[in-house]
Amino acid sequence: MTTIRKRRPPKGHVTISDVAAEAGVSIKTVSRVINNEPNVRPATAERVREAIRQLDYLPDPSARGLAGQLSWMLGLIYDNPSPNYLFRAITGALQACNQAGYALSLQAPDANERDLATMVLRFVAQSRVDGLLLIPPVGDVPAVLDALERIHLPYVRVAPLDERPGPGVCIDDRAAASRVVEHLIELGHERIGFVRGHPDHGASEARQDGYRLALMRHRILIDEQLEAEGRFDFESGLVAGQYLLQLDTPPTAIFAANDEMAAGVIQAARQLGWEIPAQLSVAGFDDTPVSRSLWPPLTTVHQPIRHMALRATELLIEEIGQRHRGHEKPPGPRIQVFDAPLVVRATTAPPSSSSTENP
Amino acid sequence: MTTIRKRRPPKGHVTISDVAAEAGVSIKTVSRVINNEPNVRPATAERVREAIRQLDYLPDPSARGLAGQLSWMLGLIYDNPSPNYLFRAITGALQACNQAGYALSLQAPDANERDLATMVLRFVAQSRVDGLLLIPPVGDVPAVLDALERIHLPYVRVAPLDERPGPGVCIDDRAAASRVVEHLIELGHERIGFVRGHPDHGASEARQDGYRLALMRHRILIDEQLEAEGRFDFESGLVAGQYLLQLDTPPTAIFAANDEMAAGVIQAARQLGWEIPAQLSVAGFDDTPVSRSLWPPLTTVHQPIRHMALRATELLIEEIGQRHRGHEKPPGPRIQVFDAPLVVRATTAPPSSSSTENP
DNA sequence: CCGAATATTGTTAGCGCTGTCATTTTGAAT
DNA sequence: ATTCAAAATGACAGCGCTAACAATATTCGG
Repeated sequence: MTTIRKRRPPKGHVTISDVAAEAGVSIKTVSRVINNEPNVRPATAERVREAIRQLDYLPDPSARGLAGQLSWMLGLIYDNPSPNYLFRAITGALQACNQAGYALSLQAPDANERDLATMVLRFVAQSRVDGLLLIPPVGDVPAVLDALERIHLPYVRVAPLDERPGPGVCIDDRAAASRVVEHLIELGHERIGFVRGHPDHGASEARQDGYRLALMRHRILIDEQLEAEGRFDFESGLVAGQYLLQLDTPPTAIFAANDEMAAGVIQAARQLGWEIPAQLSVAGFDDTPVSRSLWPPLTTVHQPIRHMALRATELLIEEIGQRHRGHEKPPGPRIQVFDAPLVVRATTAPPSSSSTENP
Repeated sequence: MTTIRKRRPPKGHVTISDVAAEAGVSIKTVSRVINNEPNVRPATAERVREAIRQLDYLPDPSARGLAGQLSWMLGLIYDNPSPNYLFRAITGALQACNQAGYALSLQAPDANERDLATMVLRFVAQSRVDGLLLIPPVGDVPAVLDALERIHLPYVRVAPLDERPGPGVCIDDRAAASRVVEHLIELGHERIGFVRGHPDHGASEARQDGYRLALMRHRILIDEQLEAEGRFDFESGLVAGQYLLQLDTPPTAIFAANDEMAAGVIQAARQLGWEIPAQLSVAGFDDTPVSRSLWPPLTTVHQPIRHMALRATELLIEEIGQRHRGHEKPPGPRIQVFDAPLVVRATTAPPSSSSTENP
């Protein structure tokens, strides 16, 4: 036995040397075991693991970060998401992080932050994260992506909207939106209104495409009058609803590009005295808790955001591992597409027989 | 000039030596400037700061963490909050962190986590945070608090409910709840129902106290039949509402201990055909976005959660600073109480003259 | 059973910073 | 000027870990 117990018995906190002493190996071997490096005899590894358990050892991330190149810390960047979206994303990300021994650090631009890319760069430099999770719409800002590629930092995008290569997770917004509209058409609706999302969110466009596509497939003429502006919030849904319902020939159904706006539409309808779903069907998108706090409960599309974020985090960790091991360009784009099922609740029904028409 | 430029000109990243060389001082002096230590000549400090600006230097938190005792990282621990609550808390915390150059790391117990205190301890050991922000109801778990005190880690509680010393921020739940009930009484209500919050959240009790206190102050008899169980979620609000409205003599107003449950009560009322606020007044607590997505918009109490979290974070950073400088026990309990104003919207109105009574 | 190839383990030098303590400089009082 | 405490600055040893390389053990072909 060549190892010498040079350190005091584990006092304030246990270090790698304590473990090495306990297991009767060198600190490097302990390090190997911690990092799952090859070429450790199984018996040795087990002895080390036992010592780790015995001493309740946890490696110091600062020391690891300083010595190696990994900080064991991931960053999650968001900007103006809905609280629910963020919450679910964080929950998923955290789950994956815990699994892999990573910590999760958050960052969001200040309200008065001018340049997102600069902020991201500063955050990365300051916190030394190993990779970034980009929550929409941050993942759709080319300047940010370019900056990250320039400094060579792995990132994964949640719900990206362009075709840029690189790992990401998403749902097929277009297909899901089509499904909603087809559901309405099957119920017998022909005049179907649409409330667009925020123009900066790429999802807005995809959902609008889906809306139009479904109409076209069923030979229903697209009427731009029936497509109202929106910004993904309750207010704008309210305004859009008021606009649509006061058209000369109002729609019998309205599909809002997210739940918040659908809630706004419902409120508009109620203010104008429309019965839902008897006189107007409404559908949303996202399946946020709002959709169940509404009356009647909202027909919507469920986005598995937690799962998506979890998978995104796993992809990110994989990517970090690969880069760390020197494999520069990992195989292909690696986009994972998730199912986004339609959830039919109580705001959609066949149109009333009496043709509703405003004076 | 004794300093020697021994390092390559700032390449991959700038270190303290680069700054020292640029400013023509020793690295220790740069360190002093970074850490606002005393005994640096203003002119020298300025020269160093200029070099820092020039080279765009940011200290490496890993190295700082390893060498010093501070990791420049705060932890935020939550468990089952409402997404909105968490969102606002994070926003506030992040703002304070950015101000002070701290990073924010999140942690939440897994769904199947048995022992919160153990989890917290593990998190702390693993991430080496300098202090913890405890989001309710985590700050009300004595085991967690005890554990943190044992390992001597600073923490600040947001909305704590007991009288334990130590820094925290809170609102006066009881007074705010009283204000709601008094508002209802002023409108002319006498039979006022209450939906309790989750029994584990201490706020539940405080709000119930406030409810009862207001009644007592106005010589209204407390009727335990009018106090329904709840768990702070929509479901339980729905059930509670159904229960209350189907009493032989139902209340003319219902105060739910948070907005989600108020939404549930409103849905229950609607299912049973009650008009709001004509036949039933409803009030909530928290002023979450839900309260504005409801129709009619909800009368509620606004909790300045973002501000509270911001202030809590500042307190935490202060505390960390003081401990670091050796002042063991900082002055007093340092609890900051925030105003929680009543927001009267459209779900409260005078009771209808016709006494509503179920068959 | 020998030597080379391979698998396993150990040694040592930092990573970038802060703490400690030594050294130099400054400035006010002789 | 001279003295000397106080202020300002610097030298240097780690913090706990990993990377690179060195050293040793093990295995295998003949």
